[in-house]
Amino acid sequence: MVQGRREPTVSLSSVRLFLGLDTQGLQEVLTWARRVERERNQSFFLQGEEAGALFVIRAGRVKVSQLTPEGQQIVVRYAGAGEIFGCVPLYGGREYPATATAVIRSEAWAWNRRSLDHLMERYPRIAINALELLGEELAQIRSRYQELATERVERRVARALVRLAAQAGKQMEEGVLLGFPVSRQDLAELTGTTLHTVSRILSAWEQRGILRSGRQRIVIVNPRGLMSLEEDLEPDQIDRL
Amino acid sequence: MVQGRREPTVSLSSVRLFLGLDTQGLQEVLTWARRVERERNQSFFLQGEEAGALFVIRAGRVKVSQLTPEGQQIVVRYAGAGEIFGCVPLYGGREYPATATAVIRSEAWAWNRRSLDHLMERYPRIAINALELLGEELAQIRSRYQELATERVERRVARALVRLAAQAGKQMEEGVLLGFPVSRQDLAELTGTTLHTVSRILSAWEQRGILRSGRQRIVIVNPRGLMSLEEDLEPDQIDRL
DNA sequence: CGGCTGCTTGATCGCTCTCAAATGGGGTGG
DNA sequence: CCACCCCATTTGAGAGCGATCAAGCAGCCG
Repeated sequence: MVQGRREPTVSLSSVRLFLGLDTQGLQEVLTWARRVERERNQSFFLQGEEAGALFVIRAGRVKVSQLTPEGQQIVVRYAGAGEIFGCVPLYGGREYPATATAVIRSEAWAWNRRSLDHLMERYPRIAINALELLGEELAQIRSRYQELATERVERRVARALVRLAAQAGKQMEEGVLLGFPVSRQDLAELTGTTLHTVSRILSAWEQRGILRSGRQRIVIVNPRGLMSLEEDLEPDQIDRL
Repeated sequence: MVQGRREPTVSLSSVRLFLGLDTQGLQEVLTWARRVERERNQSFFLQGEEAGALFVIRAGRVKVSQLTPEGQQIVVRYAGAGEIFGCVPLYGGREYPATATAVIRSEAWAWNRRSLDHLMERYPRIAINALELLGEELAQIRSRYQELATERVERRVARALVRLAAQAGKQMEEGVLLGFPVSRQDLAELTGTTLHTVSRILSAWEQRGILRSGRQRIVIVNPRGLMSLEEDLEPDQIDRL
């Protein structure tokens, strides 16, 4: 079992979207919020649904994925506690362009469009914060776009693992364990390749002692080894950094 | 020569970032603006420079591109009159993550970070509009990311041409002419491939009567033919739409 | 008119996808 | 508690898309 205990929960005051609000403001924000819970593999919303609400994760992990007209899936991102998803209502979109699924049992706050407009008008700081968050999202996806356009599969998978470890890695004695289930298929959809290729790559890394993996479970034994794959440097060069 | 006459110029009131401001507001916005002009192939700013200002295009066409550490280039987007670029100051970024180059002679307004903060505080509507613009940008790049991850080169090039034509196509007798110079290399950097592959694809299309092309010049003779390549439909199926 | 820059085209290589089949871990139901 | 089945994973073989390498060509500007 991946987690026996309950995932840590964040409080509204530590959510970046509401940074800078005073206690009273946070109180009002909370008043307008709806609480939502989803078990593992349940969805918060589906691609194509009317974009009714913005979500902030209170606890857990949410996968945002898109389905192409041809039926291929890609993973847009994994969001964790304190992060937002379903941000369509922030700007004028009508439908969700993606599906949001709980990867482990997750809780979130949700604000519908009306509440959101009201809150942003009353606390412009929220709009500013949202701008910042969208900006970072944009930078992130552009950087991944660039990698997809210019780099080989192996390096993209290495980067994906390093990012996932940074986001949700748990230090164990054997190494850094990814804190939520990630299948080969997930990694493939995250990096624009096939599960077969990912499987081969992970097998090779396992043989080289870089990581150990099982069913939807990955432990990075040698992070430096992974990073050297990102950079085309030998491990000893990394050490000198 | 591609254009003998001057490119059309937009007024501040038709810029989406300032939608909803009254005359006085627009006047004030204009007061804080700096005017910038660039000849063809000159840059507005370079990747890595301190992100001093936000730009809005008054006339012309601007290419936003990124250079990888390995020296490969990708084109993030082409922006036209009324659109914004260099939007880093809107959120908290320190450096420009990309380079902005005038593809044809271009004019822009620029606002430095201080002016921008001042204006957004005084006219929160600007922040809301910015949110909307960033949201659309995000949707656009995600869709391109998805295409890059799941589609073949030929289709990606077809999509790129259709988009460019929609953005800046000029109806001529022979077909739709792209209104600014686009090289094979540019198309390659826009679609994540090489200029060789683009060249082969365009040659094939020219033979099939879909387009005609020359040095940095493309005329789409049969738009339906192109669109059928996007959809994996035969041209007659497109006709029935 | 010359040179530079962008374009074309051939040949080859190899990364990655595709197709196929077998394996095994783990959860579930009896 | 055990057996079964599902689904994630592994691994092999082969094909092919598209990159890479290598010349040669042709507009266009100065």
